[in-house]
Amino acid sequence: MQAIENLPPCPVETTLLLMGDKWKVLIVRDLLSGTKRFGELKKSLNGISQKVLTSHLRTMEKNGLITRKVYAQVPPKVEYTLTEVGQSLKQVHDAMLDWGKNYQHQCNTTIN
Amino acid sequence: MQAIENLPPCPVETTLLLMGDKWKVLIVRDLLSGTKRFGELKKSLNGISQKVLTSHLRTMEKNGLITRKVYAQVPPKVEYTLTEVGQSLKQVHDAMLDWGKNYQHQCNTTIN
DNA sequence: CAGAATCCGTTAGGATACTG
DNA sequence: CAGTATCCTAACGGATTCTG
Repeated sequence: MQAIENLPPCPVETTLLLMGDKWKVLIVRDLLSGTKRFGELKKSLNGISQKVLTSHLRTMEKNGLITRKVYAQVPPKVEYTLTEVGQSLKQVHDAMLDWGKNYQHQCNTTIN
Repeated sequence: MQAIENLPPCPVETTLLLMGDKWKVLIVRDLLSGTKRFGELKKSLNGISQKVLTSHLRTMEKNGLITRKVYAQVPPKVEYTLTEVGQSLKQVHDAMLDWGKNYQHQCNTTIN
């Protein structure tokens, strides 16, 4: 793997380089529940275009975050799965999930 | 607080809305070590322009993540501090930090 | 179905100059 | 020092069309 030549010294910046993107985070969110086909991802990622989805999937594959499996059949079937490294993003995802919940709660209680 | 009208139902998307930005994450990283002045932030955020830094600080303030304290003196002195909600982003930050470290390590060992 | 290839508009963000 | 005000460009991403 490793498409990126020089990783930033700061680990946080490294993470941002690989995941510092709205769509990538949401792709991980959707793949954390299991392998998905291209069409399924496109649907659950409400609003993304195939072009953008494809390009993100490609770079995430190069970076070793996901695996792309093509079935030789017509019509085509392509499945995307998180690699082990990709799976480990669950921690980051969960932290964002928890924080988002709390923030939403804060807003609801603060509004009064 | 709450500058955002309709928070997305998905907590992850809520987080992305407030923190799904390279610079904001790095601002939080720098403020987690304590209150900082505008100039200090600009310096440690290597490469950011004042315009962008200012605008991000403003929206983060509106969103209740940071506090802005202006000292009535010449030359001006402005300090930025994480609010309690902002502090709670430490969990997200730390998750990103850990993951980045691991990824960097993966790369170094995989290169052989 | 899963894309590749174009075209195109918006805009995030950098550079610069000025100010209280 | 900590901004505000402009100007300007790269590029992200949406829409559309076509194909194996």
